Amino acid sequence: MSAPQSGGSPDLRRTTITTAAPSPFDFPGTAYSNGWAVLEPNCWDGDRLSLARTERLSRGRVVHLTITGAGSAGDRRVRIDVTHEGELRAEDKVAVRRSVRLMFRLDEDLGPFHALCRKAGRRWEAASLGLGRLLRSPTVFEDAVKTICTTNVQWGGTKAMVRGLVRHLGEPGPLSFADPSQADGTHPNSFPTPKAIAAADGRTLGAVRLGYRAPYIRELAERVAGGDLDLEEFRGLGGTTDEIRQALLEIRGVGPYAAATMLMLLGRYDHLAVDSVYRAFVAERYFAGRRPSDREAEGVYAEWGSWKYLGYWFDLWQGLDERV
DNA sequence: TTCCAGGGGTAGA
DNA sequence: TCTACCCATGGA
Repeated sequence: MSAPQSGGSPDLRRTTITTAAPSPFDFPGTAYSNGWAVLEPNCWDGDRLSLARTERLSRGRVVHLTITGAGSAGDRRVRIDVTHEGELRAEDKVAVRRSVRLMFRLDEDLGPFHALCRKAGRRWEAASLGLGRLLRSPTVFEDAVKTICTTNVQWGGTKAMVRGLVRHLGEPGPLSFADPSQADGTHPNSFPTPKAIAAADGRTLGAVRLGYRAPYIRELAERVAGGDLDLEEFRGLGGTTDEIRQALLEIRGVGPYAAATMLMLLGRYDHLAVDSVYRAFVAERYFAGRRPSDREAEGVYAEWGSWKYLGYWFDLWQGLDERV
């Protein structure tokens, strides 16, 4: 299905494609699960329960995606409205589906985690009904850069840094040419490629205000763009978690917290990302306000085994819900 | 002004 | 392996 869109460029078209979701699957709970939904180029619409982003496909084509859950109960499909210029070819549709399936982890088996949630009881019960697929990016590179942007900074600072990268170094997509009145809040740029960040001049990168993280992110981009580091190979099943963790720790700017976050984004949940939020949360909930050592703090979720990260994550969010 | 955030790198013990 | 100090930036 492909039809010219009213307004904007006469060559601007919209194509709707779908992809199957596993069961159980909670679309809004997955899209708005870990903050990634509000880091550009992602844009979460809480009223329409849709996630939009401008996406640069592997062949270099830039399109705009609006992703929603199924329209009717029992229909476990994810709908993707693709706004594009000219014809959307079969290989482009394949690339779009692949990106969306990666973002929503539609091929990840969370059965063992959901079983643990049911066993753990009320506080984790909601997670067993289709949560746990924490949103990620279509590329490991984007996730790595965003993770570095979460270190030693408040969340508002993370959003500002990522916004700067997208606006200064991303590629304009089809909405750049659309009528601004049709804009859905999405910035029309894609997330920058490794090559774009590696090639950025000092003035442009300085404008992003990455602070001391700038040389880390530039080095990472240079290594990936130059073929020295293949982050995508971390998605493969080869290698133990410890081997991948070690490789992640060799990236400048990635320490224990960032490595654990990256492992989570890669679908490995056996390490906890111990940060100020984690320390404060477990201190309040499990140590009567006393600040435990990191070793003590990490022991809280030992019984979750290889699902520690998700066990903690839903404990944290349940704790926040209880305060509201 | 001072502190510190969804920490990490480095030097020195 | 552990500790102290430094690293840009911006919000509180």
